[in-house]
Amino acid sequence: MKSRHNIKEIINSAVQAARAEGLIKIGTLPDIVIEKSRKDEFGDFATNIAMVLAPLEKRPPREVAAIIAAKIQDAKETTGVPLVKKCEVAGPGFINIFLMETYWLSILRDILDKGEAFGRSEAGAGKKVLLEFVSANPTGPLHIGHGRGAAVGDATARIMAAAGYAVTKEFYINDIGKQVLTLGRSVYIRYLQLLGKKIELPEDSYKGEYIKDVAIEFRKENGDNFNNGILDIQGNNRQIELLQPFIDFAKKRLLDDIKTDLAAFGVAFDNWFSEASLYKPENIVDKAIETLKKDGFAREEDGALWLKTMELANDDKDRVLVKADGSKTYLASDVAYHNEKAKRGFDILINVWGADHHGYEARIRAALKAFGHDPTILKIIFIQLVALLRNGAPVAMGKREGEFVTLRQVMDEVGADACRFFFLMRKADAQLDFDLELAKSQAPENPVYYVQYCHARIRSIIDYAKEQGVNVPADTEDEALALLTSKDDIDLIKHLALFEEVVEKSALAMEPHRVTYYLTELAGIFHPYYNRNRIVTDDAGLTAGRLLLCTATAQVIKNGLGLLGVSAPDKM
RNA sequence: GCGCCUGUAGCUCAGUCGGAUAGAGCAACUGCCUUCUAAGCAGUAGGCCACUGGUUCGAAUCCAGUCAGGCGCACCA
Repeated sequence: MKSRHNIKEIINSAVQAARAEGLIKIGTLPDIVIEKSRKDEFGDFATNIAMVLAPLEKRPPREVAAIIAAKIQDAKETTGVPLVKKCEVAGPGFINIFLMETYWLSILRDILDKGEAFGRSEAGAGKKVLLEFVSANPTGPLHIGHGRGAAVGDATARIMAAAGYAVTKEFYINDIGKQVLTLGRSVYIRYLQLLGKKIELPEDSYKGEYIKDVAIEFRKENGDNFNNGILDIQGNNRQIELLQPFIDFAKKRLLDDIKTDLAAFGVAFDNWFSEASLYKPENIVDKAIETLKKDGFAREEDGALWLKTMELANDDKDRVLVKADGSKTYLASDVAYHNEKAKRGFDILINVWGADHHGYEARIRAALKAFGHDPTILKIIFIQLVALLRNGAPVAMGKREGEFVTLRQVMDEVGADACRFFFLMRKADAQLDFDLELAKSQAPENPVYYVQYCHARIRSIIDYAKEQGVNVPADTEDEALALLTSKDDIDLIKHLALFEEVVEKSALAMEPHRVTYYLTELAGIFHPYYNRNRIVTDDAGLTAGRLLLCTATAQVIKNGLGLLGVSAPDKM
């Protein structure tokens, strides 16, 4: 049952009825807005249809509104139950529709019947979505920025799945190229240092403490006599071979750490796509480049091969695929990778990127276009920076080389739930202040606890009711619901009813923060409701009705938190 | 210089495919625990929606320009 759709039908048939009687002329219904009224005096729903029709009818908006409003008054639900209580013309020509309480009670019935399925829809029509996110280099632990990307990507996946999209979550592993070579060399140098060799870490090395840990583990497994000849750290092919065991060990070990952290964060990928697999066993990158050359989308200049991103995607300049020395750029892999993605038959490709990568968008779009794909299937969610605070003061990070706050550290301190919730409190493309003390605090100003507490509080009330020997037989539920007639009851139900639409819009816009806001609002309605209305009383009927309303509220909170990947504890 | 993002209450931010008197949380001030979880609630106060112009019955929302901040414009990844 979708409240809004019913209203649209009612308005539609009202217009048809008015036209049948020759009261208005317009044949097809233009795009109109039906919105939940912001104020009680504006009814439950409002529409601007009369103001849109007025110019076409060449009549004043209020006059058109009056005609349609009269027809809406007569509207009956398909079951024949009167649905509209009152219908008024207001302001410049709005039609405000007031619905019967029974309408809202039927929505509550629907929530209880659907249970954990409430909020799911077919809005996405089964479209296949590839959502690529995190994709951190396996050269170090995940930092706080990756954490936000993980939270946003995973929540987006859950929300889109709930809205009827077929979502595949993918992590692209940059497991070849210069950065893993640097990683292997860094570990190697640390290994030599462990053996007492006097050797300095070159400037462009990974300098974090974790590299030492990897070196220690390598030594534990391979002993002290593993390839202890000193390399010329400038690097050459022979040395890459010598480094290979260090590279392999380190990237596997660091990728395992990333997987462990993501699992602890509640993020599970369907697919781990290795960049190296684009080159072996089959060189897909070379094939892609050949195709681009053949089709005239790549050109040579200064000994390098350039992708014509200017003509393909209005880029500022063309971009290099193959360098003059014959080696390929990162873009070359990515071009081939995105071609593969599109060929795998997805309707929508979503990438979650740091906002500092926005210049890269045109290049990927250009590549898709060059390979004959529709470039508009690519959607990019840009993630802004996270400013880590403690009691309002910035936490020093990223200043000293190789030092940064890891996702693991923050998770260990504030917990995965608070961490995820905080990452989803703002729209992705807005900078986020993350206050560690606030996230940990067990106070109402901490939104995570505010929402979770709402769920726990309701579970506690239900437990209390059971202890008091209250039970609600299934065959008396509808009678009990009918007793929920107060403004407080109906207002709470109205907000619960919004959930389906919030999920749908959040999915279509790919904006998970909308769900976070919705839940904070819902908790902000329930807590005062609880404060004003005692649930368990001597009135058996009303107690039963309110317990059902509480049950539905807890269900919606739980469903919503589930979409964010945050738990809904029964006790706190 | 060019491009993208941002500019809304003291602070952090919702609201932006145009709608009625612009919202929330925090901070501030005033109150509420013999009562189902006070990890909560009630109330007060707080605004030239950066600025200027345009489109419209109607603009925080759309268009143009200006100002301010962030980011990007590698034969790096």
